[in-house]
Amino acid sequence: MLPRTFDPAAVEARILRMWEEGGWFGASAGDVEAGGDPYVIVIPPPNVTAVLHMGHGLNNTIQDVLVRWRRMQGRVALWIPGTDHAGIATQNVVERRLAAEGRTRHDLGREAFVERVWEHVELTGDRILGQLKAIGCSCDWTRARFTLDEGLSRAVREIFVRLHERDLVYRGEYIINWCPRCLTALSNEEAEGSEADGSLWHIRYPLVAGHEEAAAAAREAGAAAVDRLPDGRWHLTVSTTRPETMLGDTGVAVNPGDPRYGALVGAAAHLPLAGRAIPIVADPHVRADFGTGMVKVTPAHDPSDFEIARRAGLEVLNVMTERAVMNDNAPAAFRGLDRFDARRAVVAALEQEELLAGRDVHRHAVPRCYRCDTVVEPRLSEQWFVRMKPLAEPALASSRDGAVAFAPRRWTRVYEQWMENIRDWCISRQLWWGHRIPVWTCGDCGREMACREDPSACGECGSVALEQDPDVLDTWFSSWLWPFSVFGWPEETDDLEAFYPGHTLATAPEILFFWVARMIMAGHHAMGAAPFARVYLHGTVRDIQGRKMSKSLGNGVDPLEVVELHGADALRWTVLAGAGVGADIRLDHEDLESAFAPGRNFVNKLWNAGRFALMSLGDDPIVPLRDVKGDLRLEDRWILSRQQHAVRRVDEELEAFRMQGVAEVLRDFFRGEFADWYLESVKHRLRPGGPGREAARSVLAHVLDRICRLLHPMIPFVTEELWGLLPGIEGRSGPLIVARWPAVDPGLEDPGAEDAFEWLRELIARVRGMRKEYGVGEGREIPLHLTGGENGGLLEGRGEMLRRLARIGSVATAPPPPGTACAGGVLRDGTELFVPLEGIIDLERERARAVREIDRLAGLSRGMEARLANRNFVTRAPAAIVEREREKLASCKLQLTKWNEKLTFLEGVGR
RNA sequence: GGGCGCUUAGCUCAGCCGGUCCAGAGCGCCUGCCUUACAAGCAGGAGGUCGCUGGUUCGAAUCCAGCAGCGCCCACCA
Repeated sequence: MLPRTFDPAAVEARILRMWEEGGWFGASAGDVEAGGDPYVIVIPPPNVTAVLHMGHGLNNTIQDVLVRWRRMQGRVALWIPGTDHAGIATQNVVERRLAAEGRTRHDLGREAFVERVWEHVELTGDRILGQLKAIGCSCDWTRARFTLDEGLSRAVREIFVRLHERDLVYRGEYIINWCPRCLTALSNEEAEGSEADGSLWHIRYPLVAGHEEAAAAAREAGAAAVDRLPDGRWHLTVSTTRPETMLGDTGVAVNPGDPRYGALVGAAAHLPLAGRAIPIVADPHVRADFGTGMVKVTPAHDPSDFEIARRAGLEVLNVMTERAVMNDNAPAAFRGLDRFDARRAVVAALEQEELLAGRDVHRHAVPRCYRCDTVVEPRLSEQWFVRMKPLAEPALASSRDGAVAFAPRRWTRVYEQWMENIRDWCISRQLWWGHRIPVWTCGDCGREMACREDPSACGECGSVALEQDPDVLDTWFSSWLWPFSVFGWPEETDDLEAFYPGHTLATAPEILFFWVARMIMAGHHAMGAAPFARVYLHGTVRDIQGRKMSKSLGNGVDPLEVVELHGADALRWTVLAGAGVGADIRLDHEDLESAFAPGRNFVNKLWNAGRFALMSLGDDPIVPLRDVKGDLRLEDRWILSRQQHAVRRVDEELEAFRMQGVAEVLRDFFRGEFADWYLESVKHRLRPGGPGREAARSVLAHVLDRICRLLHPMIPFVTEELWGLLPGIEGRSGPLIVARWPAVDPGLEDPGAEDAFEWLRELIARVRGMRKEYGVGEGREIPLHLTGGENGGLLEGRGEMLRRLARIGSVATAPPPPGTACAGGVLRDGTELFVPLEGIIDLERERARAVREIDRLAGLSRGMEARLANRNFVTRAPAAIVEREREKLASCKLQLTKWNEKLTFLEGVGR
């Protein structure tokens, strides 16, 4: 006997083992060579930083649904699992651990530190894969990869060297985004925009003596920013949001076409606090119409200033250390100050010297490190870059010509705009954890070489004094190769041949630029084709306050916790049913019990319906459906026909990634139609010796089989368990996971049966409503009279069903004797119901109800009459709609008449 | 400064290429039921001016414009 309540823990582990041992998850190149049609998904490899949360739960459930669906359709479905070494993020985590021990990575040294990180990632890596398995992910576990695996590292080297050979990778000194806490360069994408209320300070720079005439001329020409202070000296006013950078100013710039300042170009200003003289130059980048039209130039600490300096030949003076502390290039008073302290000190000093012309509040962008949220400091340094423009072209084309399509569609433009405005990618990181840059420099001749294999001697001079670049590569520099590196690239493997390009990528929009876009570029460059055809960017899992789930906020939910509480199926169903296309999903992390109740309830219902069916089907052989066609009753034909709708809809919804839609269709079909109505209508037939038992058993087995198949991608465990126990499955040759996906069987579609059964449903619902309204307990059977309509005949022989579902004792097709007090109603087809309720009926309430009903119907028909009286409506609206309106009006009027009669009658009773 | 998304029942969300969904689901709530599949259930029910304003139309939750609130992305304007 199966337990009454579904116990996930008891079956999930067993089923999981069965799937894995059966090898049902895997696929090989041979399957494709043998003519199979591949379907490939590569997992967005989770960071090994920490274990997974619900966001991953959603992401991977979606992928699993797609893979299971395709697998059942007969495709050679392959889902590659794996993890990402997540350079900066993982290094940070391990460094934090060390800090707790009072140590830094430098105390350990590079080798020991990296060793330590490996220990960490091996632990979390395994736990992550364990989490994925626990929620039922049908990945090919034998193919699990890690971005720092030997093979993948070879791919990284290969692509680096190749790009280097083609001059698509270069090294240069530029202003990059620098995290003064992580002490590394960041890419543009890793510097996240944030906004802050800051100040815009206006600072006076005294003019170097000898340019008074030019200053006067500028003043004459309308330069408000040039003026003469009481001390007799001329000053320029410049503005900045970061006063501390003025210590590194090496010039002041104006627009060459600005008539106000023409005379001043070539002059010089005194840099306050530093005591240096800096030249005034002209540069087209300066906008005459912004601020004073005069800009201080800090080449070492601002990207555009760097460009100006380069064009104007200004000096570059770095005044900060890598930790963003003022260095020895800054005046003594500021040395050793953190940049923010320095800012305050500079402002105070300027105030002291009366050189502060003013301050405005100013809201401006403050980029922050995407890993530690520290304010990024633009910093001049030598880094490696990838030239992106040439790589972007084919990637852009592939979205424009539809080879890669995004869902929801709106992401297409976001993607394309990023591609159009692509900037070079800074790929070197001053970290220890990651792929070390494969470039060596000869200590003797200085030659620099990018190598696929570690070189033993200099190719130029033969020296063995080679030193490898100490930096590592951006973590995304390995993940952008993922779709083909997992198949053994750069070797020409059978797997690549069979499984590249893949098909669907499901991921979060946050990494559209970081990863998705770059994978498409790498795919084109290395393989000549985009790695997938469709990109589904699903929503983010948030907590009830709308915050993204994260470790630092402590609002993350460990999928394993949910699995333990309600089971993997419940987890999956809950997130899928809550996931509109691309819409975020909110879950209460503090109340998992109710947050996942929808899934738990539904799965349990399925379990119980299955249990009941198994009991009812018993051990006797089941007659195949085709052999009982002649014996099918109305409810049989109805449910079989409804099943075809469900199959059709599920395919449509899955095709469009509408997981919520799939869930809705299946909930309506399984719960709303199969469990609530079909099972209830056939219960009496299923009893031993029940009427039409064989046909009912056939239909029951058939429909439940299809329900299991349709639900399997979403709810794999319970369906597998039930299906395995289900008798009468034709052609069963393995577990459900590889059973054939249902197809629509047009021969089972039966609109007539659907209409007829709908009528019965309406009738029963109406009677139930009346019972409730008049407080007639279910212990008491009531007689039913009905007249009119054409469906009365359907009640023939349905006594048992009516008794069960609505506690109707007898049915007469004639009205009750005149003068009988009745509850009543009219069905949509005009059938009138009467339930004589002598002694029970509340006349007052029934009268009130009649009045209400008359009001409602009168209002309705007035509206319809008005519409039909409208010439525009009658002439312009489609004929079918007008016709329908006429019919509705007629039936409305008819009902109105009846209710009026009834009211008259009721008023006669007992008055 | 640009661009995008969202605003529908107490909560989380469907519906939105205009007219059968006189506005739907799940969770919660109310009422009645331990009806031998299921109380993680069954039956019935309450609850919504579909953000605001205006427009287009015979007809708008559904299309357009403006406004408000929320969220996200992009941006070197000092």
